[in-house]
Amino acid sequence: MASIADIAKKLNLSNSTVSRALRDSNLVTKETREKVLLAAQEVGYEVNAIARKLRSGESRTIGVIVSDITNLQHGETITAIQKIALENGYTVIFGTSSEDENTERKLIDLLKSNMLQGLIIVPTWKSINNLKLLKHLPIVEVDRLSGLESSDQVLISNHESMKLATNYLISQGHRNILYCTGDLSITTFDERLRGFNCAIAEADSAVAHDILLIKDTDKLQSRTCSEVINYLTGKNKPSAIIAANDFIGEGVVSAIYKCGLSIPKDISFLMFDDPRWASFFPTPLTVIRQPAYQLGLTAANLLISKIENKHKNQEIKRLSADLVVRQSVAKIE
Amino acid sequence: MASIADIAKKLNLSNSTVSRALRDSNLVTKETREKVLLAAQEVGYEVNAIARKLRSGESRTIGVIVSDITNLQHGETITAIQKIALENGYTVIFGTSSEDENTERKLIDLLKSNMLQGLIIVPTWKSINNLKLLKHLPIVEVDRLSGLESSDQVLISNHESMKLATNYLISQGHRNILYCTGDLSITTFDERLRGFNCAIAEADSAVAHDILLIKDTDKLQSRTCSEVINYLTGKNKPSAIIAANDFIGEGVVSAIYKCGLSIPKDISFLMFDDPRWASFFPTPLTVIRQPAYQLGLTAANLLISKIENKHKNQEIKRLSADLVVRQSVAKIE
DNA sequence: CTGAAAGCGCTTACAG
DNA sequence: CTGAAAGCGCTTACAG
Repeated sequence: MASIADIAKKLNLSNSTVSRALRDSNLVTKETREKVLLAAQEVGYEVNAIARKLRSGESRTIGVIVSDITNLQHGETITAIQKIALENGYTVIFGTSSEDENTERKLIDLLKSNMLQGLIIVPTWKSINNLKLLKHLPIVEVDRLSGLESSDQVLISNHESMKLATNYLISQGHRNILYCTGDLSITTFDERLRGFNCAIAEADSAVAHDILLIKDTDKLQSRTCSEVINYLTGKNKPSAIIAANDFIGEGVVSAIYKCGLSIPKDISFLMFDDPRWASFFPTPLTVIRQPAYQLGLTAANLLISKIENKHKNQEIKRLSADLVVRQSVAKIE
Repeated sequence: MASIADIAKKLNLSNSTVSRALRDSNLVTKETREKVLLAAQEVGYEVNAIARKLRSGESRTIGVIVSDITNLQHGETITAIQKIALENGYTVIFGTSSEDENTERKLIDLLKSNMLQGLIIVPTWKSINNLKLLKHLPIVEVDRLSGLESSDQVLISNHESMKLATNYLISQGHRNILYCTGDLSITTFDERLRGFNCAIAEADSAVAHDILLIKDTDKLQSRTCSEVINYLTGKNKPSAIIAANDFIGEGVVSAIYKCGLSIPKDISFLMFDDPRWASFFPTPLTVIRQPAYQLGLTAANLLISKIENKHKNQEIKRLSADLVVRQSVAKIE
């Protein structure tokens, strides 16, 4: 590998000058710069980022940890983060915690030894202790919150969106709604449930409702499925079901089909999240769609501007998620 | 940040000794090591991997580039790679090319400046020029091939699996099959089509068949959908359709429902890939399931053993993908 | 505008 | 078994 020293020798210049010319410093004459750039081409010079990091103390490295890489949304978020990082000359070291705090801890140790300058994380509900290890560094939490107070945050307007969705069901005449949620220690679930409850409380007419809470993250789909079957075959069958995210939605849909019911004739269904399958199902589903890519763009820009001291105060951004009306909700007269 | 020098000063030892003790070298007495380890704890020492990389010339960093992170399979593969890397003390710098050669190129430049020691890649069909930039380094190609001859390769037995699947359709009495594939410059599609053709050629009875080729990677689903509708509404409607991957499968399923047909009563369907939705569809789908996680484990172990000189020769591994029979294929008498 | 020198935090021959 | 010294490839005060 050619180094700065090679170029310097070849051109009879000092390392300092070559280094400056390479980085486009204006402490160097135009002629020198051009000579250096040409020579760099000739010897096939490529900067050694490792050396630069060590010397300058700025690694230009950010960490990105998501709670679950097989969540399609996170894929989009990551793609967006990578785009911004690449544009700004940052290296991203990425990892998935798979909802496991020990894996997360290992990833954070690795990041520290690589001198990360900031972290974007979709935390698990146990992340806070891990994050405290980085307390002096800029952290952006995305999608969910760990409880860390100092972090910047980029979130979906869960409360408002779920309220909107619930109001839509009520406006279509539904007066008996089952709401299926995951563990409320995950902040997205908590916020969404509050939105649901708020809509019910503010409704003009009484709305019967029930909350199905599935605590176990592990087998979310299959547990949801068997529980929902009970509701569907019970005496007080709801007219509509809401799923608080797409994993839960998979379980609900599964239950509906297992019971031989059809959407929306026998039961209406509405889901938070818009995975691709939602639109090619026999009945295209009415959903709340999150701007996952936008989430990533925002988080990355926020982190980089924090690292480069372009803003100092804590920022909390809420992006709105839209209700996409398709055909899974029946109008009840 | 505490450094080796801090520990050395505190203990009145040389940097060399501390460094050796920290790395568990047997060039150091047990007592010294224990003293050093204790002091390290006390001052909160954490190794600076950057400095270590620069000095030792071994970055213990591997690159991982996938063609599309929103492909669920790749998520599983990445999770597996991360596991092995973490266990072996390697840092992984991950990126998604999103099927774009320029993005891929930028990622590779970034990896080079970070002194990567090896690369695991799901290439695009244009990757070969980018990969040649790394020709002296160990490269493992996963899932697809770029045409690079020197790389290690971890692949699915596409030919055999698709042949198996096609034979299954034939054994169920299907004699008019539509095969839907993406661009054949992607090696997986090419191999799968050959497997299909091979099964047709070897069949005992004549099997009418047609190949629907969708070249555009961009709108694979919607293009597939509209083309398949033509087949479904035409005079020579097939009795079964095969989709060469899940993206294409989405388009096929979409077309079937848009035509108001039901699976498998009106048409049988079989798909390569087993995304979660395949099993909770109204009719659970018969699919070929790929061992994506296993693919990642194998690739990571292969790369690391190559980096550490535990093997020298080129290795090509084919993992078998299984036919999972569910309910989307009818038996025709 | 250019250069000589120091140093980022490690590891590693070389000597003893 | 331990230490003194050099050096990985850069960048950055300091001088001129």
